[in-house]
Amino acid sequence: MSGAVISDISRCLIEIAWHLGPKGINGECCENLTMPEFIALDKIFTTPNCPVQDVGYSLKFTKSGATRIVNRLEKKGYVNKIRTMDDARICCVKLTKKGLQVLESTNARYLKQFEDMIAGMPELSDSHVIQVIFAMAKSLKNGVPIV
Amino acid sequence: MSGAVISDISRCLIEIAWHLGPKGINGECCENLTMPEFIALDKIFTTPNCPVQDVGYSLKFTKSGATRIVNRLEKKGYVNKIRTMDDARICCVKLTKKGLQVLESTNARYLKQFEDMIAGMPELSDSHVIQVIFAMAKSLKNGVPIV
DNA sequence: AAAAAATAGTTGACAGCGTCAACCTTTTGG
DNA sequence: CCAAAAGGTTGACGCTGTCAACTATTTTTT
Repeated sequence: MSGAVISDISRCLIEIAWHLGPKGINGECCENLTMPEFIALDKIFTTPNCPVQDVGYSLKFTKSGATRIVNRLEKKGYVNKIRTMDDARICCVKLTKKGLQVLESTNARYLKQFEDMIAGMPELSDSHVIQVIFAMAKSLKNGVPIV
Repeated sequence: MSGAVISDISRCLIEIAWHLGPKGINGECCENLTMPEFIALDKIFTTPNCPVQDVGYSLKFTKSGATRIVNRLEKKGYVNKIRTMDDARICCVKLTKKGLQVLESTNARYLKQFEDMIAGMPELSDSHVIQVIFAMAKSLKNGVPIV
């Protein structure tokens, strides 16, 4: 760590984002899943009767991008689209069995990375690190606090 | 946080990567810089007489991809390519004044995000969080420890 | 009840980005 | 001196997400 212009904190944040993110393992989350696809899959898993747009919201994609990523997941066999009977405009996206499996193995992959990371920082207690990770995720998700 | 398949830790890691990363602010790091471009710029800044390939190494890109990203930065006016006199194969990439400026403002942007994040987690002490962030970055960078 | 506006989703055209493979140039090593 | 290695570039390509226009259903206005 050095350099007057970029602070160490910035560099660390980028390092973390880069390794945890798109270039973490080898450009893929797991199997043939990109990171946005994984996030989409998780969103679909946790949202009952998930409309296509909701996927877009959680990824900060346009609705067009949402359609595209859902279609891609459908082509891969991880997801099904079903029109609702209450409102024929809405497409409910549902996980397939295969989709659930891939979600499971991706989870395992992330846990592995977490364990490797923890193993590389023996000077700190695990619970300690976990506490900070939870707080960071929560704070980042909530965004800038409403003033 | 809920859901039996994806563990909370995995979800947190992804949350962190996603917000710190490509979709953090609005798809850009700062100005008109993508995240890889910013990493490249920092690499160029910290490496004296930086060859094009070195940029590729730090991004895990092919040498072709390295050429492309350096060219893009050159077109934006952040960087210059100069052939070495010792070895005419090598292109030294150097930051321009404009490149330095953009690096500075991007740094400010990351610090801001860090401060916002910290503000959203008042239950933990700042130094505490910083310690964990440094350790995480270091551990992730070093990769799986050599057994 | 009819017209207007809003909502959900899709699609064609497009641009950005990184890879692959082939290629040029310069250096190195036998 | 020639073959191999190394640094870099380029054309073709595929993947991704956006934009704008469009269809099809509600919902709201009047």
